[in-house]
Amino acid sequence: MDTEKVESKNFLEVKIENDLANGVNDGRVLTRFPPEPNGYLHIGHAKSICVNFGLAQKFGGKTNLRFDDTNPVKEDTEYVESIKKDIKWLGFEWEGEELYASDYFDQLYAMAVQLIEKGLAYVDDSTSEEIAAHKGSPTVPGKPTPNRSRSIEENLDLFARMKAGEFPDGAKVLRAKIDLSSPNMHLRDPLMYRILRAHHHRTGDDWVIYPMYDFAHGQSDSIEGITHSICTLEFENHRPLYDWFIEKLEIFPSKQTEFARLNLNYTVMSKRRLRQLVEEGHVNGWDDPRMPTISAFRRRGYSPASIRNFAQKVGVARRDNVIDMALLEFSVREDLNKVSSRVMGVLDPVKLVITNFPEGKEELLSIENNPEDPESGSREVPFSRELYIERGDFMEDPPKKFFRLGPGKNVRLKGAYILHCEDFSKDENGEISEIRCTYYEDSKSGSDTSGVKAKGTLHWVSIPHAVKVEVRNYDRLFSAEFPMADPEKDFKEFINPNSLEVLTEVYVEPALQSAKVGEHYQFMRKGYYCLDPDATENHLVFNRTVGLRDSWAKKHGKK
RNA sequence: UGACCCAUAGUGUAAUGGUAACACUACAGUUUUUGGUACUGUCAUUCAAGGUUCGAGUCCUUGUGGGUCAACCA
Repeated sequence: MDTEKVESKNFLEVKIENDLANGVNDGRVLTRFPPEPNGYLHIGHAKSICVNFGLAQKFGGKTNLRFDDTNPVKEDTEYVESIKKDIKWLGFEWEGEELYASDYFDQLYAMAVQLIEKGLAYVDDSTSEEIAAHKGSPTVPGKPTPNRSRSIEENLDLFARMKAGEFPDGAKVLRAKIDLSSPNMHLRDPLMYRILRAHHHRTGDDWVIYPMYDFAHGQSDSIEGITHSICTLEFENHRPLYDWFIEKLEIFPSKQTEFARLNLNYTVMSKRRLRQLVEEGHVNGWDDPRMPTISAFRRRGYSPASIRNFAQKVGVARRDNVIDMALLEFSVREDLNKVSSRVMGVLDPVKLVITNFPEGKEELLSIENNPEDPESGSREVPFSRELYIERGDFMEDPPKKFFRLGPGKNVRLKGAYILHCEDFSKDENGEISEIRCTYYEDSKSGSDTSGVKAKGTLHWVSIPHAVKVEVRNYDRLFSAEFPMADPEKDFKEFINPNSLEVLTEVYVEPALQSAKVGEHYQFMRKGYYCLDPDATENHLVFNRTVGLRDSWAKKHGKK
């Protein structure tokens, strides 16, 4: 064939390819993923991880993991550990040991001194209000504070004394001397260091001054020899400053390139708001399966591959975007469909008796584990006279195209026999309490000689063999597509009150007794489920990862 | 009223200046011992107006709309 499929490249790949072609950095590619350890990673970070590690993989490079820990008041080792775990779980390996911006505090300090010596930085005693006032606004140029003209000697002395702890928190800052009338606010003498007495998760109380993001990030990149420093669009206006420090310091020229961050509908993505949901108890922790964090997706049963595929499908560009949750759900179904064992579990049970099946008789039926994977083999499922089926699979007075059970109707039990519904009884509340059927003995799955037709197939569980478990069905956390859209309202007003449905009366086939955390199952006709870490041997708990597509329910407006 | 960035189906991402493609969603069908999966079909002339060109989604100009920036956060 003369038409080969050309894999389309995103702008970052094109850029790196050009760099490689032009011999930039001698063909070396080193990216980095630089989280601040102040919270758990979310699906947006997952995209960034896939982009950074993926780019390096594609071009024979490496990726550093560097914690951007320059603000001790927010950071903690708890987050460091969770972040490392999440990256590994996603299937990526960083180069060598993890790195920390705090490892460079000495070098950063020396760089600041260099800039002071060059007359490019000064100590300012102004309060933060005064500094803000002197900065002007985007349309009004700033004015110098009185300290801007201090001598190099005085600045050197003052900065050393800042470091030595001679001044109280907030009393002085070190600022770069750039351009107070720049149209780019970030160039109006940005802060480089502030005085902060807080315990740092790694350097303890060694320092009382800490570098700001802008003075730490680019130089950290440079120190590590990062070739492509890829970040999100909101840092775009920082780039001239990133370049300015590198140029004035005459250090390795890492280059920053920005891409659009991921947004998802029906959720919120900022760490601040996620933290609020956790701290105010709207969810049960950072890994509550309704959260958009990586740890939550893991607990909910998403596979690493499904998230990597999702990141791939989402693409990389420079325009703001909101990805449809449906794409994430598609990605996980697509992957789980291939790898999940099919099992039977009845979520809303109703008793069914096969009146012509001998009492006390038990039959073991062989049922394939996964029709999508012939290698997966089969398992034996016990069958008997009394079964549970799904309450919703029976209707007293079914509509025309209801392919399930109703008085006088035939239906196939998955992997078993065809039943004929004889009658049923109700309890005092008018609820169906028992369905009575007969079975066609010669209709056994795989050796059906009955000639009987059945339109539908139901899942079932043998009552004497059933294992009673708890099931947690999750729905989207927010009922509004854009919880942040209305500036008049708090996003928490849009929390979906029905985002968690706990079912305690669920019966599953005995094979599930040996289910393990991290395994994926498809509860046939229902959805993908996985064992929750809360489970104990005597009390199994299953999380719904995602439901199956259900064109019947969709068409009939049911839930 | 400043600087920078962005604008292609409902959503997202493509398209050396040469017939607008792919995926998701939605809808309609085929297959099916999961109303699942798989498969088929349907759905945009690229924000607007000018300009350059034989030819513009792509280049230029001007608008319009949106985003980011005035934290001792990252």
